[in-house]
Amino acid sequence: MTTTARRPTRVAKLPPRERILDAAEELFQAEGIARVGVQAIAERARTTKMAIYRHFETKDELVTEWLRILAADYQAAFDRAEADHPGRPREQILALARFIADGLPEISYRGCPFINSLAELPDREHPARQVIERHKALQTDRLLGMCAAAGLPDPQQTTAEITFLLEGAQVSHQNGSIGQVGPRLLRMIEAILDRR
Amino acid sequence: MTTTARRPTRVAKLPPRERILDAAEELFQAEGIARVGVQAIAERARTTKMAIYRHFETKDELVTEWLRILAADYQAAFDRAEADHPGRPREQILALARFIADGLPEISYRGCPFINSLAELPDREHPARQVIERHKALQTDRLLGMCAAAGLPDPQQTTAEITFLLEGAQVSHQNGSIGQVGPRLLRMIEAILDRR
DNA sequence: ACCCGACGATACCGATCGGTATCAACTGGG
DNA sequence: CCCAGTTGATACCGATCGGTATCGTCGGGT
Repeated sequence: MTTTARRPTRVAKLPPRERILDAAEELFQAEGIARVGVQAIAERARTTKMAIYRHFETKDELVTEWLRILAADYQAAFDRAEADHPGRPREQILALARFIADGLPEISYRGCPFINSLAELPDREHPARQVIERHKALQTDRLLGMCAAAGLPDPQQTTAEITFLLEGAQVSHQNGSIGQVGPRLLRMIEAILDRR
Repeated sequence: MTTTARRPTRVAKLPPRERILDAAEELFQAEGIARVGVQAIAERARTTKMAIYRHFETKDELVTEWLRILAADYQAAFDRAEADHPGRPREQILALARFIADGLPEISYRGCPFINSLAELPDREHPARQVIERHKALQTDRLLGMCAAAGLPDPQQTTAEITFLLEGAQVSHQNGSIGQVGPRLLRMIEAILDRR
């Protein structure tokens, strides 16, 4: 809710909070949560540690906010899939698969940030972990709705199958055990949508 | 600290190196690599930090050795699947899927150690990471051989599909987005083996 | 009985971590 | 123009980390 201070000094400089979240996003994705110190985030955000603690109570809260934003981005992909193909759940599901497949080159060998973050958050009461689990549960619900609307047989089982494939594709792409992950994933999803 | 004396080992105490590896296995699986200190491993192994450094040059080497042993365990599951169902590749693949499905309750909300460790090892040159990638590549090769031997159509694509499902099942079980993961996974694998 | 290597215990090192205190410089709104 | 609030810079704290040094003890071969 901070105002849009749109008067940069020389170069377009975002407000500190945005720069911090951007820097955190890049570093957490590239190196993981635990390996990235608050000092390193401050330097990449061209600010100081103190500025970070003015906007976030703890590092854990910064992590949580990062994942909240990331989850919102993924939910936005769901929204877009529904908006782009209204009333055509098969196209919606395929658009989601394409969203994942297209994102593979970007995450490259570092994999899905949600999966990675879960590995670093063994505490089930950790707020960041709850953000991830809530997001995944919501994603399952929406996918289930699409499968049911598409008239696919056994929507629960089909939802599980699509979810496994999407998650597994990202993992296999990360560890390099499978080549051509994107095209292969799309072929599998299409095959699921074609059987009825 | 709940030390949970789960096994008093009334019989002769194992040699220090075994106790260290056992302790490391439990702690790394439960809390991840970075969050577990060498001191904590020593305490659970009922020894000292010095003893650990007498058997392992660094903590990274201990991590690597743990993953080497774990990878060997998984390869042993492949061996067992082949030995138990000689000349019947479909049964072999199904046995592997059962092996993964049966392991789900044990890993529970902490997920697959390979996937988790990969998240904590962003350095591609890290020896532990190379152990994982080599293991996954080998696993893909053996699965590909089974698919080809089973006469499944497009063995490469089928291998990718089975791999995605196995990995994705573990991830989804970890984040709790899908229920009844084990039975669902087995149904999917059976469906793949039945289509020809 | 001897001895040598392995083991246990403890204290310590430098580095780094998350988080805080303090104060100067700047900036925009009244 | 002026002041209040935000920001930047630096120094610091206690805790914990991976790793080392030291020394006393123990046990099993020969």
